Parts: sequence; C-alpha cells; structure tokens
Amino acid sequence: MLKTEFHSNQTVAFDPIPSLVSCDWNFPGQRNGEGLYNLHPYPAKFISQIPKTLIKAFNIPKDTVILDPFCGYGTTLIAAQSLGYSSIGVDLNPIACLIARVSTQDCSQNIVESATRCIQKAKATEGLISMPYIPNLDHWFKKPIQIAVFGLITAINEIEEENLRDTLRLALSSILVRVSNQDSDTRYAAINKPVEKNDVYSIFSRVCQQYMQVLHSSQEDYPNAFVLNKNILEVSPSDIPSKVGLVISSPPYPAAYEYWLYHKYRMWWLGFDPLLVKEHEIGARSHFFKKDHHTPKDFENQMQKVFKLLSKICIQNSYACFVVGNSKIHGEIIDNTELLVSAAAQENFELRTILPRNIPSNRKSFNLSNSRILTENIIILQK
DNA sequence: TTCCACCAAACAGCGTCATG
DNA sequence: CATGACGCTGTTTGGTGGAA
Repeated sequence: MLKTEFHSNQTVAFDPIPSLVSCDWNFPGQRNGEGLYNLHPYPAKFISQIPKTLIKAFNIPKDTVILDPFCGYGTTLIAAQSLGYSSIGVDLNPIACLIARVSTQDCSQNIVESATRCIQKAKATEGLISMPYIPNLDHWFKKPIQIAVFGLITAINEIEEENLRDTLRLALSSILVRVSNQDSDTRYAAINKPVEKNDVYSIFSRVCQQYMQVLHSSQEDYPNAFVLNKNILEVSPSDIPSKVGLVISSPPYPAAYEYWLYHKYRMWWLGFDPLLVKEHEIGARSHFFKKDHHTPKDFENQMQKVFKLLSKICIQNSYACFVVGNSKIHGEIIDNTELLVSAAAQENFELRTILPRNIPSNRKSFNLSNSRILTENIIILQK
C-alpha cells in the first residue's frame, strides 16, 4: 500500500536513480538567498540546490525546455539558466512573474542613474500628483510615505525601456513592506515604525545599487527564460512555445500560505489587481473557510488538470518533480503527497521515487504552539 | 581585526470583530 | 450568520555597527 510508504522515513525508490538516492536532500550548511535569489522577499521558496541537483541528474534533450508551472520567485528558472538550459515559468501572481523576469532577463542599462532620476522626479512632484484609490491605504502607509511611493512609481512607469522599467518596479516593490506600517512580509499586522519620507528614497536608492551589482555580474549569454503570467488552470498547450523535457515545481498547498495577501499592497501600488489573484489562487485560505468550501478533493482535481496539461506538452519518458509538504485544514492534516500522486496517476504520470527532506530549522519558526510541518517530499514522476 | 550586543526580518496559522 | 479584514502570537537567525 502506497500510503504507508509515504510515512516511513526511508527514501521510497521504485526505480532508483543513483545520484538522486545518494544525495543528501537536506543540503546541510547551504543557505538560500544570495545574489539573484535575494532580489525580493518571497515566502516559502525552495532552495536553489533542489532544482540544480535535479537538473544535473536527468538527461534533458537539447531541443526541450525545463518548465515550472508554479514558478513563484523563479528559483527553477534561475537554476536552469545557470546550468545552461532554457526554461518556462508560469504563475498567477504578477509580483512573482516580475521577480522571475527581472532575475532571468538582461538589464544592461544603468540602474543607479535611472533610479536617481526617478528620485529627483518624485521629489519635484511631491504633493502635485493626486493619489490613486487603494483600499485602507492610510492604515498601512503614513501619508508622507504614500506621497514618496506614488511619486516614485509614477516616475518609474514613464521609463521606456521595458527591462529597466521592470527592474526598478521590482526594486520599489521589494522595499514596500519595510516603509509601510506592516510588521514584516509574512506578518500581516500594522505597527508603528519610525519611517519617514526620505527613507523611501534612500532605501530605494540603496536597493538599486545592490541590484546593479547582482544583475550585471550574472547575466551574459544565458539561455532564455520565458515567464507567463497566467492561471495555470487556464493555460493551453499552445501557450507553451516549446516541448518540455523536465518539470520542476512546488505547488501551493491547500489552505496554507496566502501569497496574494502578503503581496496585496505591492499589487495595488504596481497597478495589478490583488482581488483577481485571490479569486484564482490555488490553496488560498478563503476558498477553504467559507460556505461550500473547497476540500482536499478539489485540490486533487486542480492538480489533475495541471497534469493533463503536462501530459500534452511534455515529451515521452520525461520526468516531473514536485516538492510538497503537508498542510492543515480545519485542524485535519492533509497528505498533499498522496493527493498529488493520485492526480498524476490519473493522467498517466507514474510515481518513480519519493525523496523525503527535513525542512531546515533556519526557515525559522511560527509560534511553536501552532503545529509545524517539519518535513516535505520531493516526488519524482515520469510520463 | 575580532567580538559581541542588538535588532530587523523571517516564519506553508489562527482568532476576533465589524459589517452586510 | 456568513464573510472578510485585520490583529496577534514567539523565537530563531543572520547581519550590522560599535567597542575592545
């Protein structure tokens, strides 16, 4: 019975790939979040060693690409690029797509000079431009901060060169929680912080200098990474321009993390609609805590839809790797590994290996009275 | 240059209250 | 009464900046 095997501490290997089974998937001593992997806050990223190790383990035909259907920050795309492979990432969240694009595309323009010009423009127009309507804005941003942020975003949006504009938009997005009243990125509570208008300009300027170093030193003649900002459940095979030779992803878990919520004000400021993202976000808590709420079965059906798409765009015998942990709905532990494997099986993706992994303690910890998920699985499937 | 005190930032929930 | 919006929770860790 498959289910009992999931709960053992042993690696389940039905047809072991030696380099995968012998690897220590806990990657002791490795840190996540340097250089390109640290451009912007993003919750629950997987560490870059996971996609890197997986990519090296498989033979990927030259005329195919690596796909991440829930690309988020773009860790898979960055890893693919650094190892010489083209990649495609899909994500519903426009902030995620912005991060993934900026970190994989060339931005050879002078970031710091442009940032300085934007700051000058913003200072010159302080109080002269009328604010957009954003719900509850005063609760989360002090008035002077609002003026500085909106001045900056207005100036940035006037930049013509697309990659440069994206880069500065991302830099501004990355500092928004710091200059807001929000406690921290993953702690959605208003507190009083001693931030002033000029801090917005100085922090933005500092971040742009960091971007300059990171983006310049790491982007020359790298393979292409294509980022598609779309609900994966509405993606058709024709949206994916290449045959896929390998899938690496970590899907959202039911009722776990709400990405839309923690990027809500970033989306408002950058002109996206967070409510639309919320409505379609797989796993968002609102779907699980209302009348006629979603169930784990709904999650399985959504995943099956994803595998249906994958079966059409992946080449025969290609591998699909998913990193998943469990989650909790209405107090009940949900075995997401089982749901995902079941969904995959219905679209003829065969389970090959389950590699258990300890979630390192340096992910820090929520209130210990809350139940913590300490392990996750890397599931290897094959078409 | 090294060390250490200090602090910001991070964390795959849950509770409560105002509103319709 | 259902819903949505916001408040609240503690601890670890890496980085920073001043003192030794």
